[in-house]
Amino acid sequence: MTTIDDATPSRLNRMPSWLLSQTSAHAHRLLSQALAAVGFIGYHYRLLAALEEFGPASQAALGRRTGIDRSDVVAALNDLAGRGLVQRSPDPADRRRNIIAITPAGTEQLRLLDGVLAGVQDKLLASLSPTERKQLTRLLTRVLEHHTKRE
Amino acid sequence: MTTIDDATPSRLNRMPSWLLSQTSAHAHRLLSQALAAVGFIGYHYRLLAALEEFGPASQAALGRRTGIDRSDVVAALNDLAGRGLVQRSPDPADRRRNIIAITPAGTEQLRLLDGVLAGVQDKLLASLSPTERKQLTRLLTRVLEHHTKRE
DNA sequence: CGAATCTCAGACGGACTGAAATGA
DNA sequence: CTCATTTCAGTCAGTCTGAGATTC
Repeated sequence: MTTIDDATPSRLNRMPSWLLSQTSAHAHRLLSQALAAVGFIGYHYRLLAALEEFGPASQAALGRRTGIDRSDVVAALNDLAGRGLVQRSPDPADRRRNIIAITPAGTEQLRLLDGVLAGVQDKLLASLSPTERKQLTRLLTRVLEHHTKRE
Repeated sequence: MTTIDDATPSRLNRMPSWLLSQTSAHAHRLLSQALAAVGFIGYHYRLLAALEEFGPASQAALGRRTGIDRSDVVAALNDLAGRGLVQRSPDPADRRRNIIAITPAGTEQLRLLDGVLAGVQDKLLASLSPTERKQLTRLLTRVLEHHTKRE
């Protein structure tokens, strides 16, 4: 048998959970590659974004906001601090804590990464019109809200 | 600071790739739990589905169709064979191969799992109308086709 | 010979857990 | 004493790689 017919079972291709997992895997590939090309990983972007939007915060708070595990927050912030993109300083009001702040260089880098990420979205959704992209975003948001609300 | 405000950065919540990854993770959780409750894993369902749709096949072919790694196909088929849901027999025409076929008990079990999976989709998309569910499915399919086509 | 198949053992990176140290 | 934070080491499940035996 030399058949090279690797079609996916149609059951799967009609199943939203399967489509989501496939699409998400694809998005993840695009994103990792694009970030790796400029020397970053997803965690870096998420942390910088949280810092810019909410201002300085403790590592624990950052972990909660970005959904990154406490252990991984440590490692990613070590990287960012090493590059001068964030600054770690002890909280004078609670010496258990580090206060993490984004630096001007960090803000600048974040702008750059925003561009990279926008490029990824564009590549990912290349086959959809602007209206359809909005639609997809809206639907996904609705699905997500429904579930984050109840737990 | 007793702030317990764990909002996700709005940058992320507007990014399709992020929404996809969150939604997909949620779907995966629902699916794994639902299948585990009846003693199965995702691989089992995918393999049974491929067998029912395309008929008996070699393990390598099954791996290609379902996107399951060759090593994991071995393990999952061991499980299924142990439960009498598939049958392994050597291919008389090519003795490198096993031919895997779904058994009547396997077909029956697949029906049951179809029901479980349908329940998962329903729970996942509970917040969407039937029309919106179709829309989501269509959009995801479009995104996916665009990418599987070009590589 | 090269190419494909099945199988096992182990590797590999990502996510998470435990526990120690510090201090509120 | 209890609780939260930071950090490190180690675990864990899921996926993939390597290699051997076999057959085409």
